[in-house]
Amino acid sequence: MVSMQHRFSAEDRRQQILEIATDLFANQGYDGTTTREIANKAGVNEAIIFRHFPCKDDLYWAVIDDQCRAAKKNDFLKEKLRLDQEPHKLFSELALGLLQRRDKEPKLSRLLFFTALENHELSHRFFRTYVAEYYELLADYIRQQIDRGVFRPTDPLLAARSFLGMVVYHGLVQNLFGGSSLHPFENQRVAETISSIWLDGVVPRPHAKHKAPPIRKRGSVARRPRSRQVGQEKISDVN
Amino acid sequence: MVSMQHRFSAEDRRQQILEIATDLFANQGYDGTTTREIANKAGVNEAIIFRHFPCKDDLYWAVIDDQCRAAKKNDFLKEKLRLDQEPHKLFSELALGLLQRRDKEPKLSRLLFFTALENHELSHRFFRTYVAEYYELLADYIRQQIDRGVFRPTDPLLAARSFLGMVVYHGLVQNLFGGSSLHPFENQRVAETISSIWLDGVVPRPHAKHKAPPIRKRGSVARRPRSRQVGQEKISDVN
DNA sequence: TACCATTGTAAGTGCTTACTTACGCGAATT
DNA sequence: AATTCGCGTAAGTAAGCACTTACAATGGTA
Repeated sequence: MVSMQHRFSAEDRRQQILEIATDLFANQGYDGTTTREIANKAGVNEAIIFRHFPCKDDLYWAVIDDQCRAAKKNDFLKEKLRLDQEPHKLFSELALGLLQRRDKEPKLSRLLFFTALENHELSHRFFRTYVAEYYELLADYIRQQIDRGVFRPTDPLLAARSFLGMVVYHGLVQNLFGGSSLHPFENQRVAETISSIWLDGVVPRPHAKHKAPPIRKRGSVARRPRSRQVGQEKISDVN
Repeated sequence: MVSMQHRFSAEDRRQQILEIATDLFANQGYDGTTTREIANKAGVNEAIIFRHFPCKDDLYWAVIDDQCRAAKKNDFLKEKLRLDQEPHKLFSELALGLLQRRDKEPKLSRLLFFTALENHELSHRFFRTYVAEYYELLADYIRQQIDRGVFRPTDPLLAARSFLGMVVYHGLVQNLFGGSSLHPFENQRVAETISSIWLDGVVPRPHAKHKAPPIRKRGSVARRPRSRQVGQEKISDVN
């Protein structure tokens, strides 16, 4: 042999392979990534991979499992969904948290989509065990708020899905379709705009939020900015 | 030769290959689909594929091009986005149209996602040339409504994206993650719920939409159903 | 120092991939 | 009836794939 500068311990090597594989799978999908590619990027022989993982499939699921575990660690939803919290603040923070996570860990969402597309049956299981909880909790919160009269009667599941849809879709467009390079948004602003639309809609209300100014007929020139006004800007490209 | 029951004309064969390839690419992605698989399903020799399409890449882009062309045919957005139309009706129909299209042609959305995930640079182009128009039009409509005072001041682009996000995400969950089998929704109901949330939010208003009942303080037991009430139902599974 | 479990490599294995070459056959034109 | 044009096939090719085997280098321990 020529030279072997550093020998990794088994678990260090395993971890390194896992991280490199995560990166590649997230960027190219399962079918688009070869074991040789992983080995090369790790700077080892291909055989090493199969020493640590019985086959490519097992490596893939190890990656997914690892990502899920990591994502579940910073699960901020449970403690935030409190009925005594002001809704606008709550949902802004919720949206912001989701957007920030997506920015920090774009791998997870890409992996999720790849899995969903490439592997039918397992994606359903994945979705059920991983995303299910979010819906349950959010829909439950909404149902309670409807019962209290704070939210108006509507389907809690569809309402929850709507909110998540706005947030997730935005992140999707920004990260997946390259919208972020064309039209960078501040997460904070996006979070606030989205949650204010979800809570109050786009049609103006005849009274302000907490103080009650004179009522006007809907459709009149109600130009007064509500809670937070964000400028209307030209769209140069779409994103 | 054994038997040659039917010979296709060149264009018929090309079309057949294109359709079969569309199906397979949509279900398994580019990397997950082999040319032999396509040939087998078409009942011809693999060489035939390369007679009609120079290489696999070209076949793939022919598929995408074909789908885009087909989707653009039933482009119902332009004539619908009229300022004189009642917003709730307009957006309900818009959402319904999108949901129905997704049900009828689940291939397109799967193809879109696969392309976006597997092929970075081309997905951006695809998104820009295909989805761009929608945003432009919708955001422009929203901007006009804001100027007229019918919508409240907010970022038109984010508002447009929010609306599309709710609709697209719902379809995504239903079709991609298997939500539809667990929790089937009527498109009509979904479309109306979504557009009513987008227009009016989830927080109740102190007055009804067109008639003006007595004003109540927000947060009181305003249980009267708004425009359309949809029942609140238990979530058995998540979707 | 001698041992030996462990981490590494080189060089394969058989199989599948996208794509090609050489040729057969059917039907419309002449 | 002969020719010709073009749709079709059989049987490849070289490269790439996941995965294996045989063996060498390493470093802690006796």
